[in-house]
Amino acid sequence: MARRGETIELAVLGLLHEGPMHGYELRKRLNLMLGWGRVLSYGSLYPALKKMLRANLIEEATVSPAPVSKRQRIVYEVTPTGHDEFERLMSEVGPAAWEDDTFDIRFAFFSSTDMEIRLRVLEGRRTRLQERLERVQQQLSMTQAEVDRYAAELQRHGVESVEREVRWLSELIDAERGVHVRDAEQPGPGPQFQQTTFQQTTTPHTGEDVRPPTGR
Amino acid sequence: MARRGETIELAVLGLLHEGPMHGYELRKRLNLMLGWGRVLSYGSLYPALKKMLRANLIEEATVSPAPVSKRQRIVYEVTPTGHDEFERLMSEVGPAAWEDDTFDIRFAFFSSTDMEIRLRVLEGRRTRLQERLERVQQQLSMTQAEVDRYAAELQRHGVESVEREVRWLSELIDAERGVHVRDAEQPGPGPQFQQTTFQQTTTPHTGEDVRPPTGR
DNA sequence: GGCTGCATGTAAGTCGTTACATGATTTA
DNA sequence: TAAATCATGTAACGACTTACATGCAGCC
Repeated sequence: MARRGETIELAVLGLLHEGPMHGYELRKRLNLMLGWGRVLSYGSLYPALKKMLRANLIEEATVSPAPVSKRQRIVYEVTPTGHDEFERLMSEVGPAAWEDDTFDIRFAFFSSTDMEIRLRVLEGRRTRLQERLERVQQQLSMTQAEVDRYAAELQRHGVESVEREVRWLSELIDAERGVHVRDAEQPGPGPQFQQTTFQQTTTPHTGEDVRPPTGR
Repeated sequence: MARRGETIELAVLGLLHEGPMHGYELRKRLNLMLGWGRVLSYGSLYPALKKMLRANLIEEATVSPAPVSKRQRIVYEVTPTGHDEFERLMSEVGPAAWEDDTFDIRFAFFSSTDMEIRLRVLEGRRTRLQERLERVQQQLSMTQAEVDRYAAELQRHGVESVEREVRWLSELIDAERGVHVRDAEQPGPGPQFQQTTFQQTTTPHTGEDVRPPTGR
């Protein structure tokens, strides 16, 4: 299970959990979230929406507040079936490549799941990264001969980045567990991940989020 | 120019600059270099090799040392045309997505090019990343309403990663320029990038390099 | 003698992008 | 009223993966 096409599906279902939306809007939001330059094309989004409609994962929203919606637009919302599928995709353990590709998306929609799933996703990713680090370091210790300067620097930088990512994941995992404990014991304003060093220049902001590069 | 298919081409040409190789070996090396989990399939490698052969970018090596090579293998080497193509691809300014995807490959083969190209690649990437950072920060300052906790953390982490990448690139650029100066003025052992903090457990190693995740 | 790994290749199918096509609506 | 942008969609094409097919060589 968990083929490639399901990435869009996961993203769409995740976004629709925030409220009904039409295709054009989904694309905009998705490009901001998963973006950093990459663009989801209409050519893949609209067919995906139709497919999800047929599969009864989403349905046309029964829009009460706007009787005369000016533009031609089709607003979708998640069905109960769609919600189940969302939870399945969020917790799905699939090919490593797929899990890599979807980590950011899953993470962005963590609020729509429960802690069990969150921990599974976080720990899964950490394990995978650690395994790769070990494999790389084994390779390093096995090989000899002179190293190309640039190749070595690239690889050094790569290892460092992954190690940093592992530490980040560990902090998140601790925070998750921390929530668990504190929720019962403390009345405080919930867990902070770490000091939010970079909470930006001006105003707080809405869901116009943007996604990081992660492990490229 | 600079379509997707050319990524393999670039990688193959780069590797063959280190010496003649056959397909199976290329695949192994490539998977280690570009890998961190991703695998280049035979289904794309072998056809690519044939295509490159037809385009006269590579040719079957005139193997002198092994008269009775035991196994069936086709060893390739770069032609002069191939070398030109390699230089073209190394310095090509294409779609941002393509440049992102190939940055690591280009970097890994920096030794086979000259400083002009190296600087162009490094500065090009730095510029692109900086532009994206600015765009993201503009978005942040434009939007209001409450942020989802996880989406915000993801985005914070993303920005931090990209900023780190930019700093890394800046160091590399300085080092490149440093080479330039020092080459003439100092007899020293060439430029160090930074302290090679992580130069590994045991032995130095050969080209069995591995590629970092970069910007995902 | 059989299993594992080396070595090359092809065919089918999937997935997604690019480009095209269409039309309404707001803004300058 | 012209341009930009909202909004949805389809058709053609390209690229890569998966699975299949084949055979030799070295090791136990």
